Amino acid sequence: MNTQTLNDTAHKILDVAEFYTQTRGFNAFSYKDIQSDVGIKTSSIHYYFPTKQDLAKTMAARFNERLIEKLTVLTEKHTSPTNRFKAFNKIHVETVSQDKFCLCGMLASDIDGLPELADKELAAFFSIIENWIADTIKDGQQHNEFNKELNPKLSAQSYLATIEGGMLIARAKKDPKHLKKILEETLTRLS
Amino acid sequence: MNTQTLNDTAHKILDVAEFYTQTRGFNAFSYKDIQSDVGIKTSSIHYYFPTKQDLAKTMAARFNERLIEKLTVLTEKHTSPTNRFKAFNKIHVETVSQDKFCLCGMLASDIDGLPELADKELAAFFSIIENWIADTIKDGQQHNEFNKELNPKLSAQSYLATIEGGMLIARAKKDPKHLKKILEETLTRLS
DNA sequence: GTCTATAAACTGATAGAC
DNA sequence: GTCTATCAGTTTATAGAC
Repeated sequence: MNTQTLNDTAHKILDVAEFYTQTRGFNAFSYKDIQSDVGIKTSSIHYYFPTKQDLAKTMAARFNERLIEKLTVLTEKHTSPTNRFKAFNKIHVETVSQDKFCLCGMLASDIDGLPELADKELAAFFSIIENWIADTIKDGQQHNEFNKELNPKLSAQSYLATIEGGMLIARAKKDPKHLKKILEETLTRLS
Repeated sequence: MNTQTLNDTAHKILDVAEFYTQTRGFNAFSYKDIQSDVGIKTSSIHYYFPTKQDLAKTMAARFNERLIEKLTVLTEKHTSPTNRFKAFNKIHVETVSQDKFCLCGMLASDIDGLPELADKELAAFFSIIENWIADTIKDGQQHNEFNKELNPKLSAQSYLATIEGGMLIARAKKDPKHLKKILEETLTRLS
């Protein structure tokens, strides 16, 4: 799926749907909620996304496309893997500061109502981010920034779990610094 | 709140509500879903829980009561803090094996629709479990099972985040062993 | 592409009989 | 306590005019 061919209105709909999914959850908003914010009627939204499942699928696909872009920028911008992770952590703390949870984390919690989505975009999300973390750990090991005895893949899976759970808890506590502290500790544990 | 005065029917309703919350999410089931499973009409469910908010509050309260019981049993049963954590981890892997997510983790993701609940039972849940983990770490440090340089509170917060995120991801991947591996690694990191 | 109109099903919730 | 009947509002979704 490629979302770059979508027009402005479709992107606007996805923006609003994304916001509601990250703040409330996918099952806690309706086409009517989108209607008010985008300025078109629910029937027009159905023109772009016939079913809510279609909306979810496209939303997750766009999220993954943008995730890949962001991670690539991060890798290119920061030579030091440690600094790369610091920037990476900062993004997640900022998400919580906006009372948001990870989009795919939220979709994962609603997985039972999204059977089609679960097998594709959600799995892709976890792969993309796990691989990036693992590659960054490997890079850090080669640059003597991280402990060479660490298993990059397992450490990456653990890191991702800590981020997702940390976001969930910090958001529930309304305390972004809670996540910040946890991720700082996670990072020091790599060296 | 004390849920021990509730009768069998009320507990049966809570059982079903709990199941749906852990598998689908709180916003993804209705009184009608409960009706079929418990064998009483939706209007009768309203007799016990006038609003769905009441249901959520009582459900979370009962969950916390039972959590405290379980953690107490775990502490009494296993002298070794390491074995205590192993049993603790096992409970969470079993939850994922049943395609379930943590009840409070799920409620935390639906937090925006549950304002009343958020400030009380959810905060209580995180406190109970964080404190138990921290106490178990301290105990392990005194028994020379864990690294004495660890900050018990911060390590406990990180541990809990890893559990919650690990459950979320493992459930999405439909792979309970994914959580098992992560939690085994988390445990070895304490020593 | 966007609208109005409309449908059928579902939602949480209440009133009142038994 | 549990039922039937009913409510008003919402939900996803479609048909057809402009």
